[in-house]
Amino acid sequence: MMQFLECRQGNELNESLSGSVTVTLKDLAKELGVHPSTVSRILHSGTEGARGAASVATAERVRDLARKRGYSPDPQATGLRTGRTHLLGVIVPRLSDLVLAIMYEGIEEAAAELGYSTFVMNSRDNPEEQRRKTDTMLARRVDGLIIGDAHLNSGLLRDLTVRKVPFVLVNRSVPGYPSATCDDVLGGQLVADHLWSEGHRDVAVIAGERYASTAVDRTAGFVDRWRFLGGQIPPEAVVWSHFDTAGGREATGTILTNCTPRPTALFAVNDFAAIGAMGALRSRGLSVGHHIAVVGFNDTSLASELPIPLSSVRSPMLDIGRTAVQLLKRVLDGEHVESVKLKPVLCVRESSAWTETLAAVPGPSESD
Amino acid sequence: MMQFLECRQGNELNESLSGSVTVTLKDLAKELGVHPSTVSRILHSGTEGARGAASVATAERVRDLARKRGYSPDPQATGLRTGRTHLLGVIVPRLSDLVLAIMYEGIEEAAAELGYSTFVMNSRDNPEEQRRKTDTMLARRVDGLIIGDAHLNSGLLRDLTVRKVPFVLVNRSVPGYPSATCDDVLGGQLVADHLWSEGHRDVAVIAGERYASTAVDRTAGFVDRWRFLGGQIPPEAVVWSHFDTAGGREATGTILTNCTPRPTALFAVNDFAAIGAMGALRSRGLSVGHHIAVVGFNDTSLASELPIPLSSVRSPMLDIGRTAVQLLKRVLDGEHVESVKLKPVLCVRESSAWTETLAAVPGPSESD
DNA sequence: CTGAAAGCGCTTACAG
DNA sequence: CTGAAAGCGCTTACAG
Repeated sequence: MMQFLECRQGNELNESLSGSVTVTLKDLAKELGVHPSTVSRILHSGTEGARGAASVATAERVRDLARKRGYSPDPQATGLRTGRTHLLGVIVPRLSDLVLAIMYEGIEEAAAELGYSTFVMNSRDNPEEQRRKTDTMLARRVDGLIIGDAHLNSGLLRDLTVRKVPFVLVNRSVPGYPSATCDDVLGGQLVADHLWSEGHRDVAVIAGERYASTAVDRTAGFVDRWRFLGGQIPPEAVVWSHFDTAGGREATGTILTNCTPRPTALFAVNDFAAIGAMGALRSRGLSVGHHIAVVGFNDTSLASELPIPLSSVRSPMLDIGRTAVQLLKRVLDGEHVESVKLKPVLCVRESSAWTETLAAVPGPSESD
Repeated sequence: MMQFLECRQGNELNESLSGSVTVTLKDLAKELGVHPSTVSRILHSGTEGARGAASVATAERVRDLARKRGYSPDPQATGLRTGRTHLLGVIVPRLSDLVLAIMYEGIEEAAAELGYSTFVMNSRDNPEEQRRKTDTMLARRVDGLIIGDAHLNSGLLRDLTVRKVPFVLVNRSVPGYPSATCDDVLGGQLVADHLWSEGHRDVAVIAGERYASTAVDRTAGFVDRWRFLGGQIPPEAVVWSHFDTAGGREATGTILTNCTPRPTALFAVNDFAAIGAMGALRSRGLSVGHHIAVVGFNDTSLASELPIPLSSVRSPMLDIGRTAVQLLKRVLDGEHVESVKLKPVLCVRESSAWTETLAAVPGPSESD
C-alpha cells in the first residue's frame, strides 16, 4: 500500500499538486485502455515484476502512470470493500500528560510504518467517557484499539472482549489482557534499592490512583523490596493520591502529619506528584536533597531541569508505544500475544543523592 | 448524524454489546419490510417527525429498530457516497509539547461536537515531515486540515491553497491565511508593561525560533512596547533560540556574555526556555526573583509549581483549539473567515515579583 | 494474461 | 409516502 503514497512525494510533487482532482483507478484504466481490475491487480502485486498478475509490459505502464498522476487509492472505497479500515483507535487519559503524549508518538510512528493511521481521544480517566470514546472509535470502524487508560476491575475490557473487538493495553496493564508497559514492579524495586543503599530507613510512598496498575505496581515493587531488604513500612506511610501536583502536595501533608518519625525519603509514583511533594516540603522549610530525599517516576522532561534536579525512574515511553502497535498488529493477524514489560532505568539526581555523581539526562523539548 | 451514536450508549448498551455483527441499513429494512432507501431517508430527516420523508408511523418504527439494534452508519460507505469523510487532519510540531497537547484537546472536543473525528500527527517542525504528514492526511481524504506548525515563509501553505485543500492555522499565524492564535503581540506587551513598572531598565529577550510567529510576535510586542515606554533594547539583548530548555540555557549564556550592564530581567517567549534560563542563572549563582527576574510564556502546568514559581503569560490554549475547529468548519461551508486572536493574561509570580501578591494558578494534571 | 461482474453500505435524484 | 436504480471507488473470485 505504501507505494501509492510515495507517488505524492519527491519529483512527482509538482504534478500531483497541479491536479486538485483526485484520480481514480478507472481514470488510469481508461487512459491506458485496460480494465480497472487489471490496474488494481497490478498495483497489488509486489512492487517489481507483476507476480503473475499481468504482463511485465502492462505492469510497467500502469505503475508509471499511477506515479505520474499521483494516484493514491481511496481508503473509504478500499475499506468498504475489504472490511478493514487500517485505522487504529487510541484512548488515553489525557494527551497533556507528557507520558501519554510520548507513548502516542511511538504509537503513531509505528502505526504509520505498518500502513495504519491512528485516532487518539482523551477519556480523562472517566469511566463514562471511556465507554463513549470507545464507541465513537468503533463507530468509525477502527480495526483495533490501543487502550492507555485501563482501570483495574473495569467492566469495559470484558465487554470489548465479548464484542470481539481487537485491542491491546498500553501504559497500564490489567491481568488477563495483553499489554505493553514499563516493568513498574522493577521500577519500584530500583527506587527501594537506591534509597536503602543511601542509608534511608524511614520512607513513605505517594502511591497514586488505586485503579491504575502503574500506581499499584510501582508501589508494590517498592514496598515488597523494602521489606525484603529488612525495612519496615507502616500502613500510614503509603498514601494513595491523585497523579498531579496537587495530589502530591496533599499526600505529602498527610504523610508529614501521620508518620513518626518523619520519613527521610519520599517515593512518588510519578514526577508530577513528586514535584507537588517538593513544593509541599519546601513550604514547610524542608530542603529536598538535604533534609529529605524525593524520587519520582517517568523521568519526564522537567525532572532533570528542576532547580533541584529530581531523581526519577526513566521508562522507555516511546518504545512502549511502539511495542503496543506491534502487539496489536499481531492480534489483528489472529496471533495469540503475551504482555510485554520494558525495563526502566533509575536516574539519580540531586533530590536523592548526597554523594552520587549527578546523571544529567536531557528531556524532550517544547516547540510551540 | 449524532443520533446514531447515541444508539450505542445508555440503556441500549447491552443489546449493542450482544451483537458483534454490524447491522446495516439493509438489515433494518429487511426486518421492517421496507426499502433501504426509506430507512435512509427517515434516519436523515430531523429527529422528531418525518419531515415529509415518510409517514410518522413508519418513521417511528424505523427509528425504534435502529436504536434497538444499535445501528450506526458505516462512515466508509457514507463517505464514499457523499464525498465527505468528516475527518479532520491536525498537524503539530509535537504532541509532547504541552501547549500543542492542550490545543489538541480543544480541537478534539470541538470537532466531536460537530461530528468530526480528528487525526493528529507530529512534524517535529521539519519541513520535509510537514509535507509528508500533510500528504498522508490527504491520502486519508480528510475534509480539511488544521495546521499547528506553520513556518513563516514556507511554501507548503501556498501549495495547499493551489491544491484547494481547505485548511486553517492554529497556534502560529502566517499573514494571508486564517488562523486561531493567542494575541502574542499583546502578550509581549503585557510582559514589557510588567517589567517596566517593576523598575527594570536593562532587559533581554530569549526570542525563540525565527520561523514561528509565536516567537516573532511575542518578541516584537515586547520590544516595541519597551521602546514606546522609553526603554532601550540593544540588538545583542534579543537572542533567537530553540524553544526547549537547552535553547533557553544557551541563550542565557549568550546574553550574560554579551550584554553590559547585565540585564535585571529576562523575557523568554516560552516556559521551557524560561526554565532553561532559570537553570543557567542558578548555576552562575544568580538568584531568580532576587538578582534577576524571569518571565515565561504559556503558563504551562509547571510554571506555578516550580520551587520559584515562574511568572508567565497565560494563553487560552483550549479555546484556541476550539476556535480553530469553528474556523475550519466555516471554511468547509464555503464561508470567508478572518483570523482570530485570543487574549492572554499575565500571571505574575515570584520569579518576577518583588512585592506583588503571588497569583497561584493551578495547571493541568498528569495521570499515567 | 486480461476482462467483466458483483458487491461492500450507503445516499439521492427520479418515478409512481 | 415509498420503491427501485444508479453509483461513489475499490477488490476479488470467476471466466476465458
